[in-house]
Amino acid sequence: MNARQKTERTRLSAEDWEHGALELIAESGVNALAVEALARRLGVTKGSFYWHFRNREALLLAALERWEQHDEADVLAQIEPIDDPRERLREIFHRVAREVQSHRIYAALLKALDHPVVLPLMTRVSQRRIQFLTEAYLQAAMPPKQAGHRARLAYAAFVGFLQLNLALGMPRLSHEEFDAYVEHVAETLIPH
Amino acid sequence: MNARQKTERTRLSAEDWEHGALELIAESGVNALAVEALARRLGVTKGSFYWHFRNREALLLAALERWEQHDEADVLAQIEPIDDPRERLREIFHRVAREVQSHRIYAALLKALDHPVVLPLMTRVSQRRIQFLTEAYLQAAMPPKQAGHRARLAYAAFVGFLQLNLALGMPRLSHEEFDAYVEHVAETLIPH
DNA sequence: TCGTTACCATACGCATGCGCATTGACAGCG
DNA sequence: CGCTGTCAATGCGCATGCGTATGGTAACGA
Repeated sequence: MNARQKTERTRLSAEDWEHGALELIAESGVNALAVEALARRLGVTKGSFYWHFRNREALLLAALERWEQHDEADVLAQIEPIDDPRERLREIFHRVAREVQSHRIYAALLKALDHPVVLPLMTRVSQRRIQFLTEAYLQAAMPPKQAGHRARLAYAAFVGFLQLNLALGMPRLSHEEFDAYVEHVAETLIPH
Repeated sequence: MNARQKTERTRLSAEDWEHGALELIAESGVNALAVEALARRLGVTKGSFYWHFRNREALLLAALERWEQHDEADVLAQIEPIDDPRERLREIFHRVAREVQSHRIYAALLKALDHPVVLPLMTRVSQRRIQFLTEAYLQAAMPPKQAGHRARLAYAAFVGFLQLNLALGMPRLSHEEFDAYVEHVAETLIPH
């Protein structure tokens, strides 16, 4: 009577648990990822969980590695095809501004940098992205040292932007003002 | 025999608890602020705590308000006397870069923006700081709308810089490289 | 000197959350 | 038809952390 009222459930796989974990993280942060809470969400109890994973930490690690390889990877893949480096940089800024939702997991991980599982992952991801930005600036004919610094600055602005937007509702800008802001950022951070 | 091995302790006041709370937050974040842990740190038990405060939340609120009124306030006070707006902006950037430690509480609060006590405080603080930056840019002869956008950008860069520095050990830059980076930021974000 | 106040200790109840052990359900295959 | 491996439910022990109750003690004023 009271079973399977969700979307016609069958059995669960480790992958199902990982997806559920990522959803939970995106919604409520890393701390909210609790075994029993997630089990309730999936319509089972934690007896199931400990068949698939050694412990909570193992789930977190598996979920984050999945995120790194999928979601994270195709962010860059979508932008790489653009040839003109300046145009590519502009596209990055506009994309980041528009698709704030897709960065919710990243923002949640930023708040959990003290966690031993999260730290090395975020170190990798951040270094990769800064590296990507650096190369874009280099291709835009910026001298090497300056390119590195500018990439760091742009990335810091991105991270801060996420914080101020997702957590704080900081901007409180109208649509037009927001577009003008993004345009200003592009003007300021992309060489002419 | 086992009592009072710390610095000759007498009785504690509410203020002592608030200071201890801020230290804990700076070291290990808002979540680490636990009543019993802090009591151990202060060499007493929680029996003392619940005499001074109604509950954990009340301590957090009191501690953060203390921080807002003291530490936070004189950050601006130190910079305000500088007359030339461009010079003032440069001083802000260099100060922020040099005195990273003093921003540890701010960085810890950034990670706890989902907490109902932290959110309104950080909203106030951030708006005040952005406002301050906006006025500095205005005084530097920047047109109004542009000044607002630039202030937002600079502040986002500041927030991201804190995250990447304190939590991640991102930069891993030598002293000279670091100075060059800060100089680059000033060059990029301050009008000529 | 005696009582009051301010501060602290001890002990408990309660909730949450992890991890483990045991048992049960069910499918596929021989 | 029954065995075996896979997945899930139940229940327990343990730890942590909040909040409360109650009792103790040192300091200070009257």
